[in-house]
Amino acid sequence: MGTRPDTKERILDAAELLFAEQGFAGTSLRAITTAAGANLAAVNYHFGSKESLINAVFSRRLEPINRERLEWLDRLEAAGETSLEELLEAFIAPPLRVSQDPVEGKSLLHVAQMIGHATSRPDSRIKELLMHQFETIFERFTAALAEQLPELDRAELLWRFLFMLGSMAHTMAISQDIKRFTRGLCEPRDVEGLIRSMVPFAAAGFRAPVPATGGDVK
Amino acid sequence: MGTRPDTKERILDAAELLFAEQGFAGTSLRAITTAAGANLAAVNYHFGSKESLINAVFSRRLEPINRERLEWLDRLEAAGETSLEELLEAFIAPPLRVSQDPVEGKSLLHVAQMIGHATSRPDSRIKELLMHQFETIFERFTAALAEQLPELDRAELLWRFLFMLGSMAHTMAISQDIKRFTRGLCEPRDVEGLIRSMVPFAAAGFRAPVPATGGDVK
DNA sequence: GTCTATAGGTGGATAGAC
DNA sequence: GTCTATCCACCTATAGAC
Repeated sequence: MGTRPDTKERILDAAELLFAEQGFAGTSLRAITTAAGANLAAVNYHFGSKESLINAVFSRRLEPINRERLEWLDRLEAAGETSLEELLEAFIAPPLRVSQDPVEGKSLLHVAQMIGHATSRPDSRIKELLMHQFETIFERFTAALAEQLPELDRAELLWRFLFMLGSMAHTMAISQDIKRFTRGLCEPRDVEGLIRSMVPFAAAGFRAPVPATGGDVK
Repeated sequence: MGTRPDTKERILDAAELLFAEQGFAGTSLRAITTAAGANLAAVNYHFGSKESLINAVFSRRLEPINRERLEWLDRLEAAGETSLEELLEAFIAPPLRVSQDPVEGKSLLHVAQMIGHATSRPDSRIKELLMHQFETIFERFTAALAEQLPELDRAELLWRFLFMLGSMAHTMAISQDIKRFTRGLCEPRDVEGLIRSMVPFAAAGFRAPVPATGGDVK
């Protein structure tokens, strides 16, 4: 029988769930420590402040995923020949595959919702931390994509990367509601099927003809 | 010289801005009424509660946009012949064009951020209200898209619609940070350019070959 | 490390005068 | 319709015993 996680980890677990459900401002340290079966003062003992706790919750989940993305990209680049689809899968699949894991699965959903909370705030220092977590990923993958799509304007490539990011982020953030919203037709728990849908969609988008930049009018 | 908006409208304006910036839980009625130059008790007098105020803030902005989308779709369907690109523009352009308006522009950004806040919460009644606002839009546009793409599996079409929704929602929600994040290469204030990027991206995604549904493996 | 107790502040909502 | 004043629940953070 598994030993009970220590207080610090139980606090991280409870905080992750509650931040995802109710946002950062909407979640009190009392609610966290109560859910964790810990004492109210334990948060400030282990993490120092509420904001540091938020940082710790993010890092615990995002670091392994981004590490896997980079390792995958390294392997593709080391192999020499690659394809747009493979690059996109290296970016898209790691977080989605985590979401399939029966233990870690819900955790990633929570992170997606937390990202939703954080990115919705214009000022937040939390968003700064998040953008920093993604900086290396962003550089490496946009460079690799540019190599696959040499004729594509740099700004247009970045736009399309942002569109793909949005598709991913939004799909993960609302995954709980997708089945109901589509009357059962879309099953977000079928992660491999979702990857097989998202990668071709994004690849086709990246390969779309560059729009004319002239005047309006058809 | 324009007369000063009345208290009720000033409260709506201030609430919209603050909810967008700080979320619902993070925004106090005190902050709202102070920013609006109104009395604290005015919120409960005019709206009854904080939640009713949130509903009013959403409806004021979303109703005209969704009305315009439906009118545009009506015109396309009345004209008979149409294209995938035209359908997507009827869906994508109205909210983005509003964001260009010097007066209403910021308002829509705020709504996008509020939608980010609301969709990040699994339980919230606010999300229910939002999904209800979009129900008719969703039915009408997915039906029209299905007619344009008769060979496309229904579930696959819905997935792609969700991906497009995510691209839009995310782009609008983070539009403030896009210029900095892309080192000036992407300019979200160039709305017509953004539409000329997003519509072909989404159209190509919708037209992508249907992925094989068989086993894994390459 | 974990607890109790509490300080010091802010939250939503309302009563009642004008 | 707008104000002041106030209730009371809840918040973060800390002090200090064990």
